[in-house]
Amino acid sequence: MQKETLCLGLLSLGPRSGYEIKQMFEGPLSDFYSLSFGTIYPTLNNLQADKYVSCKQHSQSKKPDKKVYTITKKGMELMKDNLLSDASSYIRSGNFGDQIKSEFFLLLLFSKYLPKETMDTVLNERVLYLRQKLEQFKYDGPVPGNLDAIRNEKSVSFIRGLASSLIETGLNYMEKNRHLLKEKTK
Amino acid sequence: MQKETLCLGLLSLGPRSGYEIKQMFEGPLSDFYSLSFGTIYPTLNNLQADKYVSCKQHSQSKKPDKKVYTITKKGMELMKDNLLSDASSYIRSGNFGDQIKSEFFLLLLFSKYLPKETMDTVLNERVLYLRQKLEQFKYDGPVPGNLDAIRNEKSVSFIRGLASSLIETGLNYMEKNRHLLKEKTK
DNA sequence: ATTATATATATCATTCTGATATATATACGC
DNA sequence: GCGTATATATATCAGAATGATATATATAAT
Repeated sequence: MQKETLCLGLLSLGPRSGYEIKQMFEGPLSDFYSLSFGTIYPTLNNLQADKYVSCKQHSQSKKPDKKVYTITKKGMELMKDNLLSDASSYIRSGNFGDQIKSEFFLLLLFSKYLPKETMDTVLNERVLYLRQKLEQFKYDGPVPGNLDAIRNEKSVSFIRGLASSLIETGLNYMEKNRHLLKEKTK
Repeated sequence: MQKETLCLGLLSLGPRSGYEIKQMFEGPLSDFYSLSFGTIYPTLNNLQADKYVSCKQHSQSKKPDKKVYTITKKGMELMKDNLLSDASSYIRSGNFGDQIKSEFFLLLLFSKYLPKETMDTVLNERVLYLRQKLEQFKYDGPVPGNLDAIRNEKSVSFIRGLASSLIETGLNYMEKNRHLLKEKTK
């Protein structure tokens, strides 16, 4: 999916600044996709130049102006069109996997070259991290206003449920099977 | 993890050409990490220049020579050193998540802007794809000589078991809960 | 008092991907 | 037997994206 479509999609949930869009990518969304500042800011500028979003500057003495972007009608149309062609090409491509870079799995793969205490720490920390993630996905209390809109999306409850079951499965598997990694060759 | 360490790690399983390393990234490894030709070939050239790998050219009349790289002692040492410092900085960094770009989850997130038949196809194809992946991870028969070494790694049986349980969980969840996505707003 | 973190945008070198170029063998349908 | 597609094999490079840095200040923590 193009960065433009993605930014428009997030802005369709409500007006936001570039900084706030980045915050969305650092929240629960980070587990599925992310964009950096170096991508977000230029994209917003381009979208504004082409009238897909409008921008209101909120002066904040001495801090840089906060630029709050609102999606326009033209922007909504572009987003929907792009989304449809993205879905079509996703289907046509036949590539339904996700693009993943997992340092954890590489360390696992080469664990025989690592001291077993090191690998033990890696696993422990991963477990701790996953427990934390699980809590986040299950947490149903209030969230910062910023992230509220995305939280209330219908599809998000489906996604949160899916993520929770996956993490639970991963944790159970690791607790039951991590002893397998200890049988080292030499 | 640096591309150099990763290539050395794969070469530690046995001598291989750049093309064959790429094949490993297209097999089951693709679900955890991948590198493109544009990264693999220059990396191998650099590793060779610095004597971390040696290279034997196998002439194949009219096809480009097949360059088979073998990791040297110096290369093994560098790999182990790098692996250790990678593990340490992985632990220190506190970032235990994987880097993921999932077109599928983005389409889910914005599914309310898509016709429900389109989203239905997306889900069906994803299910088909995951069933196929599951079979691959569970498959215990012979594999091409190329991929045999990685298959026989101790850690790989742990990883395959983990991947299989995760996919099964995902499939079950999707089958039980996909109706939730059909309740569309408007 | 000092350090760290949060807000806020912008830019850019370095890195990586995805596509393309080159060249041939083999398999497949018709 | 003929065209098409796929597999083998390396190399290069334009374009895209990241991660770091610059700038500036307020606030919270130690």
